[in-house]
Amino acid sequence: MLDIRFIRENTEAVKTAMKNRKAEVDIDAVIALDNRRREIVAEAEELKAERNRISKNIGQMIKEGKNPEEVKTQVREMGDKISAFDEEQREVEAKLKDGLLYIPNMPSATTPVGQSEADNPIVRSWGEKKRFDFEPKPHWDLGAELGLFDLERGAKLSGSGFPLFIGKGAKLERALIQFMLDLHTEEHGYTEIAPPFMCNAQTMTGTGQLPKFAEDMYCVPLDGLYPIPTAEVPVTNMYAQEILDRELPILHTAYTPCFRREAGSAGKDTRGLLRVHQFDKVELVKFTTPETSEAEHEKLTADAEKVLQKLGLHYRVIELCTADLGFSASKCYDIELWAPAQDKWLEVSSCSNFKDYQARRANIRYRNEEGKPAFVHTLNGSGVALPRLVIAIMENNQNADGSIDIPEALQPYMGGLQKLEK
RNA sequence: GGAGAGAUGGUCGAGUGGUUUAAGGCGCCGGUCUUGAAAACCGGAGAGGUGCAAGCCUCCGGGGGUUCGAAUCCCUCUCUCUCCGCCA
Repeated sequence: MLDIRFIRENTEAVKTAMKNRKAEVDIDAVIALDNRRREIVAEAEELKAERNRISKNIGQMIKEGKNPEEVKTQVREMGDKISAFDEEQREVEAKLKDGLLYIPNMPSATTPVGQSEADNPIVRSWGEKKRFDFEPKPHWDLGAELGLFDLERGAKLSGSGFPLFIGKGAKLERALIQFMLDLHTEEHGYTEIAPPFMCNAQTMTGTGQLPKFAEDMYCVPLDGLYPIPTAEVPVTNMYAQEILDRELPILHTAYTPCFRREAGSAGKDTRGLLRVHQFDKVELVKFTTPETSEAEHEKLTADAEKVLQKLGLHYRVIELCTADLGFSASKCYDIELWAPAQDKWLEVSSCSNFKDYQARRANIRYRNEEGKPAFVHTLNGSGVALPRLVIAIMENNQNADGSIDIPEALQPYMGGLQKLEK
């Protein structure tokens, strides 16, 4: 959420930012609501101050044995006026809040302005494309042949997009999760969190999933709960409504399954594990001061990259331009893995700096150097998401005989196994 | 699922309709004293909104009601704790 005062004082900058984002929001309508709100507040407060004064006098009159009935009637009439103001104030504030919840974050000053994802600049790349002296097979063929997963049976249980892993395939999931959690906790200084996998509407609003993106999520209406689309949701909101007394930055990592309806992407990347409704992910979340968030964003991205370097996978980092930036993000790097059989780059991580946008929605504060409460900056990134990581490992490490080499760093987590084979 | 108890500031905790302008303790910050510290003593300090400011308004778990006036009385919801039942 943007600060209404910021919008009021920087109206043209906000409008330009929204245009660069290609976001259709009515900034003038929000400002008009704010103006009305302030008018109401001024009038209502004047009345309330007078009522408080007179009510005190009534107590005094009773003590002195005077009859207060005439004054009571007068104050009762004031009370009716105040009630009317209060009611209108509630209505206007609800509309204003709702309007603000639909306005995306301001892109950072360094975010490139662009028209589409084609304008996302490549920041850097690591490793190089592997050469094959045979035609590399797609992961869905390899997985079926080696018995690592059974997508048909997953679909039987839940529908397409709910993968079912078997044997060494299931163990590979578990090994990758543990490998990444160990890396981030032992070498990068994150504290591991095991959060709830379902959250309520308020929590979903705090990080920006609600109200605008309700159709992207699953929902359990009977209990008002949503299966989380990412660990970002519970881990960021764990400090909602709090003033943090702790030293910043706070670094958390969490493994969770993620549930996404993928509405609007029907028919796109449907084969194999490319785009699924349920997947595993290890997430990185940071809470920082405004002074350090940009540096922490670079470090967080590097922490995610480290996973891929240790696994020896060719990747590149791109920066999202204004047109492609996520709703709540101010600045974002995507990390993409090369998948040879797809002949494509696959996104495995989005590392975002949200500045104080989520903190304002979720009301997460710290005490600044003056001891005054101020909003923290929140950041997060996948460290990393599993399905496409598994795709890259399978397709890059395949051999002519259909076996797959397990990356050295992962072997201890696979009980010393070096190869996936029949 | 049933029965009961509770929710007050950073924390503990007092407060049954009008000097509550939320006492007091602990913790925190500043000062005096001290070589320095501790102790003692003195002082300071909540959050949000509005306003150029002085100030004013709101906030005692959330919401609603009674009243001239609510932390206090009534209704309702949420959460926590205790006991019982069921259960991996």
